Amino acid sequence: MNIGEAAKATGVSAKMIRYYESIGLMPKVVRTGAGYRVYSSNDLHTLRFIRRARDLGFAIESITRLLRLWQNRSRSSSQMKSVTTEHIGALRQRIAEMESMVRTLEHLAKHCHGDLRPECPILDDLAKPDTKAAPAKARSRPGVFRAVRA
Amino acid sequence: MNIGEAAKATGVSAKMIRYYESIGLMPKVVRTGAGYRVYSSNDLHTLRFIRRARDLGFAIESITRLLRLWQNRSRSSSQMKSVTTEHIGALRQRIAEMESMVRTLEHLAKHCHGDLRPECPILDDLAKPDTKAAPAKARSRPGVFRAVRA
DNA sequence: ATGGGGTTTCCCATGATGGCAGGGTTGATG
DNA sequence: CATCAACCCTGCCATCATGGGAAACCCCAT
Repeated sequence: MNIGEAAKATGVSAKMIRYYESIGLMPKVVRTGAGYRVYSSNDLHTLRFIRRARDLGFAIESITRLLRLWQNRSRSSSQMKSVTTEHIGALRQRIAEMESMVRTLEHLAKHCHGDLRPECPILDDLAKPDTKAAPAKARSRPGVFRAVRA
Repeated sequence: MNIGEAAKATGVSAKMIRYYESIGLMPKVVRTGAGYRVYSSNDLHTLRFIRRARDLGFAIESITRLLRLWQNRSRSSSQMKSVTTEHIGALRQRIAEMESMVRTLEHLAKHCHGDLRPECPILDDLAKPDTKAAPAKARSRPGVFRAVRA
């Protein structure tokens, strides 16, 4: 099975398959004499695993852990659960931040006439001369926010 | 006012101030003979505007539009409102996606014992042999998800 | 044997941000 | 006046996951 077929079969682009291999997320697969990658059904299984984890918003780093647990017969389900609940927590936090933005924006938009006049409370708010910076928030792991492969 | 003072006064890091200038979001400010940037209270006002817009999750591209409207006396509030509602829509969509992830993850985690045994429904789900790819979603503008400056 | 459609590697770009290095400036103190 | 710390400048690199493209190579069918 070529990389293109593997891509079609798993929903992971060839580009990403190579990338996952390059960063050690996927094991190096067998090559033909000419250097073409060859995928076994086992490899396809791993790729689908990765895709599903990405779809659930797991960062690559977490997927590395998930894969290790998957292949580790002496794992404990508590390890799986902790990776998962940690991720849920990160998602929830991010959702809360975004909901707070939405609330503010809606409040502002509600009071904006949306007509031909230039006055606009949204602008007034952004242009307020004295507001303090938002409280510093933890730098969020990007993986959490981009589970969506176009 | 030096860039460092401007940074303290506005909550935008010096690095970002230079960056905003380099991409044309901020106008080029006056320089001293030695090349130091000098910030007027007008410039500070603009920087605070930018920071607040970032805190609300607007992408740089949208902030460019917001700034133009701010400085355009013949703007209409409907233009402001449309930039805003568009942004609200993007946030809402992303929130919905993440909530869907959370729902799935919680469902899986709920059925995971979290003990010393290796069986885990989370793993079972990720390792399912036949699931289809998630429906293709619109590539999301990164700006929407990272309003949080550390 | 030729061509079209695979594949390989390598480099570049994204967006917003931080970090570092190497060099110039400024102001205060000895 | 010399020195030193604390600024500032530019430029480059890194992040994270992903796509795009080029140049070269390979495989198969006509």
